[in-house]
Amino acid sequence: MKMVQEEIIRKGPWTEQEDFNLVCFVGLFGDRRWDFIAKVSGLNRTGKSCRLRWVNYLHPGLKRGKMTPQEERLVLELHSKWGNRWSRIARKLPGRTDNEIKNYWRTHMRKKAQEKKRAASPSSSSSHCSSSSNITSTEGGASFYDTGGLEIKASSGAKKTGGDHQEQEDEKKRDQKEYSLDDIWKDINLPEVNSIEPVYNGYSEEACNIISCPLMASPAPWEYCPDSLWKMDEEESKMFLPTTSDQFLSCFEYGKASLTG
DNA sequence: AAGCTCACCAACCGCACATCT
DNA sequence: CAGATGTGCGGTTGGTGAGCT
Repeated sequence: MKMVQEEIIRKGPWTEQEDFNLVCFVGLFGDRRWDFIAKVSGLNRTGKSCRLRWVNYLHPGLKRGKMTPQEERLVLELHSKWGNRWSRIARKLPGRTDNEIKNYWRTHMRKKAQEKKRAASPSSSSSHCSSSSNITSTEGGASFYDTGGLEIKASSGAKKTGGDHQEQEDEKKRDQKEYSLDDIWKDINLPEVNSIEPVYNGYSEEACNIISCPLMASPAPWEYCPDSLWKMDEEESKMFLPTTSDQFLSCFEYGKASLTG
């Protein structure tokens, strides 16, 4: 590596200004070239950091707030099938990110596991423990949320499967397996979930109506353009431009200047 | 009121795969 | 085809606020 970057890479929480800049540049250049965006935007962040911020927080389609019972069931069901494939699970929950689901699982499952453990421990029925041993045996090496998807450990090398069609094949195979979390989930009294469907029913509109999201209480420019900053209609742009056009234009100019040198 | 614990969430890190040159 | 670079994913950590003692 010859290009030694002496610039200080910023870390930690993002500021509003950084968010704004990032949104601007993603609008300009799309959400693929993160390294490029990181450089051009002058954010002094890594591409990875920019991507993460966008994916987990700034993406217009994100749904915020508490998981609905429907989503909870779906997460649990999918996790029992796929294990810790958070990104894959997230794809079945529009508006939710893998990080969000991961965090949710981490906290809620720990809670449930603890409750379960507490309920089971006084009687200390050793045979009973076997089915849910995974979730309670963190001391055994596995982290508590390493509960589902036994194949995850078997195929730890295959962290990423190939294309989507390959994934679907894998899914079929995986569906025929049994996983320990099934047992755990039975313990937790999962209501019947017959089919795995994205949680569109009753939520799709909510998911799209990002303005209604609690966290979106203070309108930001990107809220008005779910797909891209460039796809806002006239009315939306009127809402957007009066307050932020200067900043946005400056971003644009900055990006252009960076491109042309 | 102060200290402590816990839950939640944002963000970073390392690894592996994909794409480019 | 191999190495470099970019991207995505899963695991982990640290900060913060709410609730409890």
